[in-house]
Amino acid sequence: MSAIEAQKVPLCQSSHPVSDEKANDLKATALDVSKAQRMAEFFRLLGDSNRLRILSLLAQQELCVCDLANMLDMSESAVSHQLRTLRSLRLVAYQKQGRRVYYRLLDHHVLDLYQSVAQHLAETEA
Amino acid sequence: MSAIEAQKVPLCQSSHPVSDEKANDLKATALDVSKAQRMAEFFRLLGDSNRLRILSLLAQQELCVCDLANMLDMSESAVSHQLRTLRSLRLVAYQKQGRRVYYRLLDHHVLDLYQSVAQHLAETEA
DNA sequence: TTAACATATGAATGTCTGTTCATATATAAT
DNA sequence: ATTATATATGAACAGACATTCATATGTTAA
Repeated sequence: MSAIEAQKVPLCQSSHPVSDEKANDLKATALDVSKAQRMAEFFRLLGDSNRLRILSLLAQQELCVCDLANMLDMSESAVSHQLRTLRSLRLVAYQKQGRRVYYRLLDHHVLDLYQSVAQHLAETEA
Repeated sequence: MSAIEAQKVPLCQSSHPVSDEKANDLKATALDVSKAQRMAEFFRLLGDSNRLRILSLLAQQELCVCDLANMLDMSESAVSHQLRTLRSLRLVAYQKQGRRVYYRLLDHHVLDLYQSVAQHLAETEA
């Protein structure tokens, strides 16, 4: 018996529809913890309305911090903090120009995600 | 002058590359606040590694709470709380069978989202 | 050089959130 | 009936997080 087989999942009950073997198969093909954490980190980043609005503006054109702040009715500090977060996950890039810093969208999967979620919302509502 | 024009965005400075007019155009086509909030709510839901792992198991087959708890090394209470959250956004559905409650994936956009994010991670790493 | 401006950032604060614990409900088994 | 099991849920607690405030850095204008 292999080491993997030995470490069986203690399922609810003996007469349970999901057998130990099946359970191990499922666990094997499921998302492992570390990958789940990285994916969650990414989704969490998108789980804030102000960050989404920042991204939606940057999807249209490069903008500096104060423009974003003004258009979004946020303080420049708050925008800067959020941009830092977006930078950390390589979703945006920036380019200094004088004392202004222009941010732009770096990743294009974000737009795919937009569409999927927009579609989901359209389908589950009213 | 229309009401919309009158409500101009106070931009950084007069000599700024983004004009008031352009700023209003951008604001008009950008994500509005309430839509951003609904989208954020959805993404936030996916921004937890345990919820992602639950969804990844349910993507493969219908499972009851205790199976999920065992396979994920989570308490049944924690799983139940998370399923409640997933239910609230109509991402999963359930079916009672005796004292067990079997949950299944209800939404298929989630799988698209998976792929987009997995691809993003693959591209931005190493 | 001063003053004003654009951005960044650390600390503090209030809020949100995920888990645990205790408990409730409902179903199956004895 | 009583006991064990499966799930649900409210309260409480700890950790995470977004904003504000104060401040620092660097850049342009006067």
